[in-house]
Amino acid sequence: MFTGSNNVTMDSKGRMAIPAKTRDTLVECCGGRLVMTAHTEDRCLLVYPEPEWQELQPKIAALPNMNAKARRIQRLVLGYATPLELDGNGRVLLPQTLRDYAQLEKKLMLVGQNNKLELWSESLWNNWVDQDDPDGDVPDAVSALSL
Amino acid sequence: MFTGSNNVTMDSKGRMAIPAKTRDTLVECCGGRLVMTAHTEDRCLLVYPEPEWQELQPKIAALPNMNAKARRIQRLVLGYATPLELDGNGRVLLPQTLRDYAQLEKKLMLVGQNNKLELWSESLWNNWVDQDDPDGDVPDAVSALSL
DNA sequence: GGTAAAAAGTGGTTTTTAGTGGGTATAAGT
DNA sequence: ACTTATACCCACTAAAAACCACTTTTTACC
Repeated sequence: MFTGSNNVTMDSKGRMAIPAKTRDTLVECCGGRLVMTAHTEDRCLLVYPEPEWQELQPKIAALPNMNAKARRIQRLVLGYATPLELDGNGRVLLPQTLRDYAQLEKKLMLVGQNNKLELWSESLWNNWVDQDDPDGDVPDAVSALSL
Repeated sequence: MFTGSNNVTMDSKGRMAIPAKTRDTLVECCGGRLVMTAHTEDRCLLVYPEPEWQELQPKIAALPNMNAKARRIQRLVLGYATPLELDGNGRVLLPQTLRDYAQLEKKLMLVGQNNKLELWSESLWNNWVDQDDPDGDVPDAVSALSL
């Protein structure tokens, strides 16, 4: 579904033009109806076609909310989830609270991730590409991987 | 039901305007009758549509109250629970005791959490988003999750 | 390779709706 | 009865949505 990345810009009103190819995919798979929310592990946003979100949402809602980690995920993912629609020119208006969360400014990066997209501030994206090199345990599925 | 977050403000009389979309949902599901109470784990408030509260309340009341944790939950949740109604302009008056509990000042954050809403002081919310990194056990339901 | 046509991206304007503030009346409590 | 607090109402301001026009880039065809 979604692969590849694009530089995109947010205009002075907080609107973002979706690149044509991505837009076509979105229109096809969900009539341009999408849901944007917070990523819990990095300061970026997740963009789901509406049907994908409908699958994910109950799983999040069902997490045991007396557990701190689960509560954090719920708060962020449900708490920031906002349905968006394309305007007549194929743009979406990014809500203020999401802009704040992901520290979005003018220059953004839209990154395809198969069933969803990630939206980053360009500078945070570049920092992440340069710096992030996680240590810690590696699941078997990862060690077994051969690129 | 409720998702997404909004910046809201409390005016000099302690009133808070409910954002239009949220207001519509509230009017539809409970005629604008809601119950606001304390969250036991964080200094924020819970906002329930009245029917949701009617389901929850007996469960709280039935907790075994010789247990300290259960007693704490009962005292806070039942003790702060206040029915509220929207005024003609779609605003609610926030009771003083609830304002104190959640340290509400002018700038607030209203966060959708599916069947309920959370109401935070904006600064406490931002602190929580930035700082909270729960340790402790991670339930299987969480480790298995793929966003 | 050049030109024309279409599509995509960008910016601005207008209209409508939501949010804010305050004044007055009413009720409640002292 | 007087003071304080809450509800109701009206008017103003600000923000969002819809609409429209222009520039730039791409694509197709000559």
